[in-house]
Amino acid sequence: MPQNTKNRATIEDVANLANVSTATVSRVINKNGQVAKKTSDRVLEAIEELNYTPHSGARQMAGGRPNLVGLIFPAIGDPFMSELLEGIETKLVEEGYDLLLYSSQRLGESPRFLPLNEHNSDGLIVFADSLSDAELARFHQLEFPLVLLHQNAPEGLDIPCVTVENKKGASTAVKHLIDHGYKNIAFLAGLEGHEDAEWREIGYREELAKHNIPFRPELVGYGDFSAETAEAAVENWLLEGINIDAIFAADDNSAQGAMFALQRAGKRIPQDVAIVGFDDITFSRYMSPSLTTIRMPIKDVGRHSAIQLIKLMKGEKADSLTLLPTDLIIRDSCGKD
Amino acid sequence: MPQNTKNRATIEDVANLANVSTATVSRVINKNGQVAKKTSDRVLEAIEELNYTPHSGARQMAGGRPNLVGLIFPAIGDPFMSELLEGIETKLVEEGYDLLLYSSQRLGESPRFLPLNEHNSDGLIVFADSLSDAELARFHQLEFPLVLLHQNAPEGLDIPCVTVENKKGASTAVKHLIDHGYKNIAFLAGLEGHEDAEWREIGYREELAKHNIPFRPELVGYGDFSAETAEAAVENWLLEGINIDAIFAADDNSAQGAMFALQRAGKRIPQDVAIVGFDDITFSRYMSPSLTTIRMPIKDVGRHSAIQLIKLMKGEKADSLTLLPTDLIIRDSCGKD
DNA sequence: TGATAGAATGTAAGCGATTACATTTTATCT
DNA sequence: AGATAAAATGTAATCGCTTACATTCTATCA
Repeated sequence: MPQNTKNRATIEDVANLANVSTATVSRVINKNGQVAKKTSDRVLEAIEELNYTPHSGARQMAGGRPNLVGLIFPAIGDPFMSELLEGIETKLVEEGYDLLLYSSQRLGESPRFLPLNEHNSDGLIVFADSLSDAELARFHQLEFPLVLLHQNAPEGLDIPCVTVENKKGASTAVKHLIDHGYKNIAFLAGLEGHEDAEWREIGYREELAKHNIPFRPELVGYGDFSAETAEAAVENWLLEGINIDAIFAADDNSAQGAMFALQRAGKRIPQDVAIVGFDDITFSRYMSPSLTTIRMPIKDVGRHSAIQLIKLMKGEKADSLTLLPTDLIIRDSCGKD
Repeated sequence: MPQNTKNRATIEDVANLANVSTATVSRVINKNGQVAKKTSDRVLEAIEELNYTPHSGARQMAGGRPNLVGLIFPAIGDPFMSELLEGIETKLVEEGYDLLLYSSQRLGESPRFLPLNEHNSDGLIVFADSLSDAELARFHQLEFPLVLLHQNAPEGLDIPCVTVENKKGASTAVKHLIDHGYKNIAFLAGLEGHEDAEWREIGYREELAKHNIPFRPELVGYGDFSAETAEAAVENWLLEGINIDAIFAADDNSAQGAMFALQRAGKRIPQDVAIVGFDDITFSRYMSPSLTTIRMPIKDVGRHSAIQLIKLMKGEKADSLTLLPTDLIIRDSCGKD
């Protein structure tokens, strides 16, 4: 039997049971307007009794804003998703918003309507590449509050973006290696076309250039931010006998994969090959040797995206780019300081 | 300015522009009823032109089911959240449902109304401990489709539950250690009160008993499923000079922390202390030594929870308990086979 | 060509809340 | 006690959509 069509108490049922009008019930629910304590108690009791919960759809229609923001993210098992969430949610809750998440595993596949949109949320935070440009354009045209995470706005759309100093972080990492005397520095690039990865590559190349070290394309390995693909890339270098004395990985997962492949091939880290990663995931500290890496202030990224979105939702202007600083965390994998 | 109150096209705007009635527009949107191709095209055009998206709240009110299921989970950065999601979503999408997520970081703190409820979703999947018993009872009383993940239903509530064979997995792990001749087997219990952890502890104790090895409370260390707390627990054992030749960790994070502490103290793994974990997170393979552990079919857990929920949503009866099998993955940390 | 079935479209009643405005009750002051 | 302001409550319009039912086309057939 269709469960949902019956038995659900409405505001009217509550009103009847409590012997008041629906308006009064609405007032006690929303704590606006004046209601006598006695009446209010009676209403609350009726709500309890009937197991009543307001119908959000109806509320929205009746004019109230949903007080809800949506976060749309790809299904990539980002190890920092939960920190990001924490940053976003903390700020949002402070301001009285709820947060709903939609993971767009198979974007584009089913061109249905998004379950999170301008009607049921006050704003959207969109993680890198989880929405098509067309969709972004639609929202933008609607002047619907939107913030992009780890992704710059497509050409011509003025949508605020929050991310970390990818380029600078990469430069720092590479500089650190160069300062230690390494010259043959390979780069594990992560996912091709991913914005974070691209900026990190730019940082890598610029820093090389700054020190007059020629860029060698064969020293760049692509993958997908996973240990497996990095492992394969490193094995390939080893196989081809390419001379490498250091690796800068665009993410810690890849760094881990690289370590694994190197150690299996009998290379010592950092004596034979030094490694620096990017992200500082929880595990970096526990790798052996522990991984020198670039830490990103993920929680801050979350918080700032919420801050920008809130501005937008209040009708204020938001900063079109928020760049959060990264930190070099020196551990053992890069050779002692 | 309040962005959301204006400029949003309604079905009526579309109808006007396309020169048809709202009923017709509704028909083309929902692909039910008959509409002439020519008309339909005109409507689609108007939708495009106006950037129109239906108001989900209004749709629900007007009777259509939302075709949406909600997943409620705690903020714990479960390393397998993304796999779980994949399992759930894949199945759900097959059946034409959308999935919306709500992370209940600070449950109980703000006793507001859940943003996911019987009005805007057809069913809910609830991850361990993310809803209060009272809330569960409310849904249950409403006969609202509900499936619990990694958590048994509270006393008296008949809510289907999907989880893995925690006890059996733990037994297997411990048996493996015992079979290798280890006698002083410590247990890193993870979070006290967590159901998974509890079942794993029961498995540990039963297996000990089965081999006539007395259970020693001082060999159980509690933590919170994190490497840090496990590290501390192990350090404590070391400090107290407790004799341990193997550790069974209720999760891989803890196993990692344990390894770290042991190695820092100069112990060799597995020669001095063997370790077996639980979960088989991505990193287990990359630890050094690589971690022997119990693998859980996370994706299947997700898929089965979706399957059970779908039954419920169709008004069929669901299995009150689905127990998915675990696997022993033998690597290096437990001593060679 | 007129009748008729089926396709295409339209009309209008609800769905469950909120809220401006109207009304009644209560409290306060002279 | 009577007037009056403030508090408490009620009335009813409204939000955007779906859908049962009514109506109008269109094509086909005798």
